[in-house]
Amino acid sequence: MTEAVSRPTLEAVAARAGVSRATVSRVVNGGDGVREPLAERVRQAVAELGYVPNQAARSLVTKRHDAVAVVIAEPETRVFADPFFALQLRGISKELTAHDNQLVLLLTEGRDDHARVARYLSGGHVDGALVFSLHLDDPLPGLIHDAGVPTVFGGRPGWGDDGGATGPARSAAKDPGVVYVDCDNRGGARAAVRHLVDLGRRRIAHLTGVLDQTSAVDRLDGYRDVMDEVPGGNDPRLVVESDFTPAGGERAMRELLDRCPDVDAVFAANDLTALGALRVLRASGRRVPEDVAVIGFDDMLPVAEEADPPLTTVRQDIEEMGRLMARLLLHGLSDGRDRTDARDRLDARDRKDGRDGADGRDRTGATADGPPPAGGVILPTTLIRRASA
Amino acid sequence: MTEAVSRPTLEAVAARAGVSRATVSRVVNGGDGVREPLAERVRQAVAELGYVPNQAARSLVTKRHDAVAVVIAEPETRVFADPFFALQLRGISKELTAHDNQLVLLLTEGRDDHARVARYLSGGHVDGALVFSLHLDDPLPGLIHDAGVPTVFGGRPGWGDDGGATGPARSAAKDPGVVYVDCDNRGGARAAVRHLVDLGRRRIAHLTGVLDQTSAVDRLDGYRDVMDEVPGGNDPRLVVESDFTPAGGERAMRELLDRCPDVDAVFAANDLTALGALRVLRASGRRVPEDVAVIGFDDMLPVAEEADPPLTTVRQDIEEMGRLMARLLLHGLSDGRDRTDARDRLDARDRKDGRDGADGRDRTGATADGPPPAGGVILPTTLIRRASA
DNA sequence: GTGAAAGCGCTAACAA
DNA sequence: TTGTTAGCGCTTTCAC
Repeated sequence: MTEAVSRPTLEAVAARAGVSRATVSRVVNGGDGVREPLAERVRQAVAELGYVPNQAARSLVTKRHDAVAVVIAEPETRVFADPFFALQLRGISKELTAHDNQLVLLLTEGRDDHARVARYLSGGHVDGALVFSLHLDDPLPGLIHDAGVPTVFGGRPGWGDDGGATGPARSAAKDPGVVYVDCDNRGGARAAVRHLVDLGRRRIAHLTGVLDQTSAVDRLDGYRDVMDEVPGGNDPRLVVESDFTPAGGERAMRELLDRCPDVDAVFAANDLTALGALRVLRASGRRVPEDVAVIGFDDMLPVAEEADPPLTTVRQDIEEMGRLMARLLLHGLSDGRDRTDARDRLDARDRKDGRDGADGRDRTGATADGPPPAGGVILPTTLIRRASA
Repeated sequence: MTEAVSRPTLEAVAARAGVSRATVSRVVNGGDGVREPLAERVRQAVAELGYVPNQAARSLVTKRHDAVAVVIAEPETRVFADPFFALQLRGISKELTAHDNQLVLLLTEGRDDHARVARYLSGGHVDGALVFSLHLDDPLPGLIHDAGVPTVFGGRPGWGDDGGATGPARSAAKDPGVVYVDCDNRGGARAAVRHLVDLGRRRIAHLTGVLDQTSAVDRLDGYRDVMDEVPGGNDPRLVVESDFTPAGGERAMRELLDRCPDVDAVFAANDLTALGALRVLRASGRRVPEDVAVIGFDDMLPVAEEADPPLTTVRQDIEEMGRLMARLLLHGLSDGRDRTDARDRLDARDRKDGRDGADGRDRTGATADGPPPAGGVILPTTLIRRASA
């Protein structure tokens, strides 16, 4: 039972290099203001001793942690039924790693965890937070926003979007202090529906997602944007509420066929819903895409590719969303200000990747008036054409 | 631009409660040995000031971090094409949270990251590591094992299993210092194949996974266990190597039909592979399960449920695997020893969940002789019967 | 440019 | 039982 070898300290390195602790510290942290021969000796000593700075000691004085929390609120199992968060995490991780930041993962299991998360975030353990919340009435984003931690949201938060009977009386669209990254749900939906129109379809239905999620609302809005211009397009019977699941898609599709047997195209809120619709259509003897064209959303692999027929769908660059979230947060942090959010630096973000397309200013039109808020960054979507439409 | 309000320190709480810092510290850390009236006053002060301990300062002296790293080596995209890690993470997170530990997520992108991860782990930033490695020749597990951090592996590490021309000359089966959690791949495979036998099938084929992963090897071994007892069962043509993907499943299935047109059952290494097989079978005019029965592995939703026909498959409790990994690590940690692994406490682990079934001692039989190593915990699998077999 | 010294906020002996 | 005291390993003025 030998004692675990304690790792070398600054002191040890200093002794070895024959300099003071301060000098070693300088070299370790960039080496400005240390003459070359000395610096080299220090680097030698560091290498020989295998010195690694003690992060705790460093944080204690700098008050920085080089760590970012990723909060994933998980009100439902669906969250983990698709690779969405995994991809997002990957993007975040890459960006964080590139900036020598650690990723602290906070998964919540219902409301009991909210207090825990809020406490952790305001406890000053991390420099910032990346938060995913799915539901309009989720109190977590509000709690976090109030915790005074620099935060970037994944997906447009929906606080009080529609008058918000349940949520805080605050709207993302009206609170410029909120920074978020989302994909162009509305634009993607528009592209999908336009494609169906171009295909000559006229009785185009929409199976919605869970409408307490902004992504579902935005996709519905995009559908309406196009349908409003199609003669007879705003037939309310063509919109059936569903829930992002295959079973829900089946249910909705059955109801749709009941209401509108003449439907000739379906835009489903996501690929899973489309899958259910596909099955009901087949069972009803309809051919896809000949009789009814179908388009999904997400390009969730392998679902979309392996569907029968393979699904035409709207792809979003999920990994890039994650990467961008991290980038925005880090930029806000290195800004050195004491603002509680990262939006100050929004305009200085890397534009070289050309991600902020013409649709970058899209918002749910319902309540938005005046110039759009500057807090959101919207990534473009792409229509992936396969066999179903 | 007001300064960010600095959070209250122990000192402040002590002053407010009219006691010494030490007393506050005691109360905050469990409160043993502090008389009730005093303790109450301290708790008051803590609440009023909203005091949260500074983790950095605490770690600096205790050398503990209450943080665990989760390392996910990601040699291929497949990793994120299924909810496997997400579920695992959920289990880990729950257990860690229950013990007030933080989860630091380390995602690796190929070998360049190995050094980074190893450095981080030996840098003493976390108390332990939970590591997922998929490939037999992955050097990462070895590096981490050598880093001197208490570690539990997710999935049986395969170091040098088969003589290991590439990997370190070390075998998990021979190194009792290695702790891992896996599902009963071999037993699950046996159950699947036995089920097919019970169904009266005799020409039972196996489409393997990527054979440099222990899970694939173990499933193949399980298949062989049963087939060795079936007359004519060890026809090598019945085993086709595949790669855990739908496309690979298609390829393998086509080759299988070429080799053995009389096949009447297929055990696929996972659900995705089964999906591909299903498609080829259908295209070839065979009915499932009437002509050819099909069984998958993983019970990956929605793939298995939404397959046509819905897939009979072997389910593993992925979340429980994660939970158990964390539990083992934490137990090893609280052991207070300075051993570099967690296996010392293996025998003291919670047995109340009754997870260590009769198959808990299963190993790849190839090189294993003598008593099985004590380092692994194997969770049971369940055969989920649906329509395909 | 380099070193000496003063803490960051906390825990853990040790005294009282 | 409670308080006093000495650091944990590092960064950062401030002299030199």
